[in-house]
Amino acid sequence: MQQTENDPVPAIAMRLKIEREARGWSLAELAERSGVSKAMISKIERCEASPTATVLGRLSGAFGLPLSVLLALAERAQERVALQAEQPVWTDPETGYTRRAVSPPNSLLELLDVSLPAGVRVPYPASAFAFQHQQIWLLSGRLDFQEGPVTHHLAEGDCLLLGPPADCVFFNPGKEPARYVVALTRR
Amino acid sequence: MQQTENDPVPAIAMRLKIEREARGWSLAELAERSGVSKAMISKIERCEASPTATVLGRLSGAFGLPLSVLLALAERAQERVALQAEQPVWTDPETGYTRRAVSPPNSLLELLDVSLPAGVRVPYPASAFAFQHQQIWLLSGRLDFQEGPVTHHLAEGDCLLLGPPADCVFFNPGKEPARYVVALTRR
DNA sequence: TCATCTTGTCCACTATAGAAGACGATCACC
DNA sequence: GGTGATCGTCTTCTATAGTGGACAAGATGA
Repeated sequence: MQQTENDPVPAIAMRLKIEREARGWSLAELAERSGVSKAMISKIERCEASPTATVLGRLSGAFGLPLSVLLALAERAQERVALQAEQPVWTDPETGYTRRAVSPPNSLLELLDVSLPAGVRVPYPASAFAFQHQQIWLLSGRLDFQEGPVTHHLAEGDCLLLGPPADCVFFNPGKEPARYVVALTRR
Repeated sequence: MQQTENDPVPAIAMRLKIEREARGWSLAELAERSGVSKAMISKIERCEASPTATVLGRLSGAFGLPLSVLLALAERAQERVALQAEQPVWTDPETGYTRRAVSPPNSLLELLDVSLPAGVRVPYPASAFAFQHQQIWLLSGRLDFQEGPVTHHLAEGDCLLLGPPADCVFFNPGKEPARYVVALTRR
């Protein structure tokens, strides 16, 4: 019989829901755009049906993605370990600010490992985190976090829950790099 | 409704057949390995059914391929233009022999554009073209083609139909590079 | 508080995916 | 010229994919 029990249905279900919600579409809207009934989309997202190639083609078309890409994303979403070597890192060449996406792709909860060099200021506009729940946890060094009118002075180990969206600024007042975790989830 | 009429069924059908035949498997053998009935595989290959994600998962598993890769290959097989820049070229660093795969991926009929430097001999074992129908068409230069016991002397424009499998040798007796087309199809 | 809109799920019903086996073809070997 | 092999397709039947519409649960607003 089959060698690798490789059922793609849960991965597809998860990916489908992520793609739809990332676009802010309801079941009805995706049904409209794809030509697939919303009842069926609901079933697929709940792993109660195994979509045919035809239906998958319509859905990926609605997302503007080639089917193979949708499937590849689905497979990656199945990976539950994100090795450090594979985690995408972004570095600002001017300030030396680095940000590493720790969480496996497409997690509901995302963890960012940030390093902020001494004396550097990083602005963070309110628009960047609307509809998100966020916390900032300082692992080492010092961090002044300006949230709208108020400023929080964080020391090692402190954890801050962000309030309603406001223009923010990260600032490292110390002499050592500040290392902190940003944890965020959509709501 | 859907924007891009993007039906993956024909592409999947074509790719499935190619993967199966490339492994020399019959419908029954693939059915055995994948756990999908041979009747169903037959239908899928003839575009008479749209396989579910579950069935696609079993089939790709039998081939030892991730589903997304199988689909990506299927999508590429749909491309009907192979731009010269995308055609894979292989060059033998010792002799300067070059071979370019002209045809779009997975065509039933494959065209190779070969350039053989002056004085170079390239052996071609019988085992390399069993079950293939082949023709050799000399575009420019000269080519001596040794087919088992007999040798054909080809001049510009000549076209040779290969007989039953035999050990062969390509040889360019001229002073200019020989450029020829190898056209082959499975039988 | 009562409409009204939107959300996702549930309920018939129909179309078809998928399995198991029969069937006619082709080929190899006595 | 039989006689089994094996090939792919066709046939029958069942499970389920897929549709359209009803439904209950929030959300919004007058």
